[in-house]
Amino acid sequence: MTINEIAKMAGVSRATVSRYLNDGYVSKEKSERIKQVIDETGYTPSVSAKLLRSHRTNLIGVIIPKISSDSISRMISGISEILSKEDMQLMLACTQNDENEELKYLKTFNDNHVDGIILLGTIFTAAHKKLLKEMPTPVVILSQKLEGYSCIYSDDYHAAYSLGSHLAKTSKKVGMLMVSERDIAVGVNRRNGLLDSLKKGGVKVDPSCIRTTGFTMKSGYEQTEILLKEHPEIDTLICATDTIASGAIKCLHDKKISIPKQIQVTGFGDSSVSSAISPALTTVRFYYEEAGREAASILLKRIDGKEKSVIKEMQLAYDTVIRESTRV
Amino acid sequence: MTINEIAKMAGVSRATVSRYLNDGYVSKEKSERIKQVIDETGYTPSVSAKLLRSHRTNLIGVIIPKISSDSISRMISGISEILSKEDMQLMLACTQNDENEELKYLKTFNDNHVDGIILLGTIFTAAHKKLLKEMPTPVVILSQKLEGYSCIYSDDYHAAYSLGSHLAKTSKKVGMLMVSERDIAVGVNRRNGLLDSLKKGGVKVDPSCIRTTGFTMKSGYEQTEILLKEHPEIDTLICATDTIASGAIKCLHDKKISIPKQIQVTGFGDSSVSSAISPALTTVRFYYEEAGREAASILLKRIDGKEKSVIKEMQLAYDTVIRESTRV
DNA sequence: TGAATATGTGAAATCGTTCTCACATCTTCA
DNA sequence: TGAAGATGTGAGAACGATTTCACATATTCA
Repeated sequence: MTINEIAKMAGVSRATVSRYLNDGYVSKEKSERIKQVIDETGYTPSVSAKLLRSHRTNLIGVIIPKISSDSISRMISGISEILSKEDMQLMLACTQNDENEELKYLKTFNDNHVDGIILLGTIFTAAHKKLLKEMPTPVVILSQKLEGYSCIYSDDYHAAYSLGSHLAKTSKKVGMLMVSERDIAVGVNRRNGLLDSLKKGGVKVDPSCIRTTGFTMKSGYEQTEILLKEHPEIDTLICATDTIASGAIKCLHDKKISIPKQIQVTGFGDSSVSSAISPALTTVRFYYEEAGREAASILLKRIDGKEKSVIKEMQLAYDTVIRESTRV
Repeated sequence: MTINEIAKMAGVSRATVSRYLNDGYVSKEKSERIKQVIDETGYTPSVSAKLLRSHRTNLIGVIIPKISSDSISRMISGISEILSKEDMQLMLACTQNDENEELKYLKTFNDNHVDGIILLGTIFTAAHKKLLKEMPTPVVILSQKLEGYSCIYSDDYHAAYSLGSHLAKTSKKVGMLMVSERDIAVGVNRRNGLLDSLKKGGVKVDPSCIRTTGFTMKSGYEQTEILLKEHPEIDTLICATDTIASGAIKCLHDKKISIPKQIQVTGFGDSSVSSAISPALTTVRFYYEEAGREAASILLKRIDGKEKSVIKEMQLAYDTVIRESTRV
């Protein structure tokens, strides 16, 4: 079924059918004839043909590093809350933390003319910046800061600073399970916030007590083992994410080390696991849904062309959530 | 930049450029001229124009009920393992457990000519069946059984049966936190497998000890509270998923009920949370990655047209994983 | 009444590819 | 040598919509 056949059956030109489908600038009489034919035939316009001319899809591409992350899923729920109101659909692409996949999907989304892209990026390489610059599709960056782009990110430095200040009061020897410094938000900002606040609070952190882990429970478990072997006197273990912390806690359980009495443990993110484990994890809550909503709103504005050149940057609030895994 | 301009610049017809880009049936001399022009201009063919003619996208649509589920993320990792080998890309659509969203995305994927769809469905309504029948795009159903379609699903009945047989030995009074029976795999098959095996093992389950929960921790927590209020003598709590079980365990912790001494608890799925919590959860492991790989392989075969009409059904294996949350 | 404006319509161009077909040239082999 | 096959090429017709333009016809207003 094509628009031509519909036109023929309704006894009008295909332009009229097109108008009927779009702006509705059609007389009542023909309008009804067309409606009837469409109802009878179950015709739906070809998306690809439409795309070739008009380049509007009502689709938003969202690129995420991994599925199955609490923080990501919350950002996405914020995004879709806004977008579904505007009758736009979400296409997710998961890169499994692979930078090349990220580039590929960026390109795919652009080629397929999604109306906009939200990039939940992690690491930005030169290739990223080049591609982003070349792409006509509007992009909003979520959870990282990138110069020259609209981006929404949490204030990792101050969140970490605040947590560190709290912990400084009750810590003598601090161990840290951080992530790669290529990840600016999580790897650098959280680390710096912690180190600065601990220093201010009079706690010195031995560089060999800071270990780099992956974003997994397993990695948290393993690095905790190594850390404790080298520094058994540690009484505070600060983890870069809740997932890492839950691995650490599991390890401490297995070693019969009491939490928080012997070692207190903290995470970041207030993911669902943080309240599911025992002891419940002291952590930092970021306003992920809000971040998602903001990102989507900004993107929509740029798509509408209202704020094409305006680059908006936004830092989101945080709360420190004190639970059972810390002293005091 | 269009193929016409490239053709003009290279002094050939656009058909030749098209051949250069596709089958390569071009003389060496012209081939080089074209290559040079393309390199200079950075030309990339328009995906939408290509689509209008050829209807091949190298895209596979995957519809999931929610992001941030361990089982789903493992299936997806299985899927993408197979697809990335074939240079196909994955588009995810998340329905947030909304049937209408599921229909919408099914339609969107079909309209945008993805090469195939993997539907991680939950509930099939008449509207689903109608739409699926109308769509030309090949679909494989994952994790549920649907008559007339290729589907891969885990053997929930026997998995539950096996778990139930194990628990029957050490249980007197069983409570169950199940999910809606509209979800055949999780809501019906698991429940039946459990009830049949318990009966066989001589354990009668009072219908009022079976409660219906949502798929969340919160729901697990709340229903556990209600269940214990009504039936404090329960000594075994079987949950339909690990997530529900982790909510239940949290509740038991709060009530200072010892696990597994007073009440033993089990889940389904062997998600990462099941080993993160304490006590570590006895659960059933399904081969989710394998399921994903199978689904992708079958889909690819159907896309290649090799097995267009062949409907394949497949049940996947399971293991019972005994951990600390059960007696024995 | 006649000009200006609003309203509706269809023919034809356009979007940027792929694909079919006809045709040319070059090998190969009996 | 001449027919059959391989190899390479371009013209032009799809693919199925939107959009521009020109042209009716109906309405409004001085």
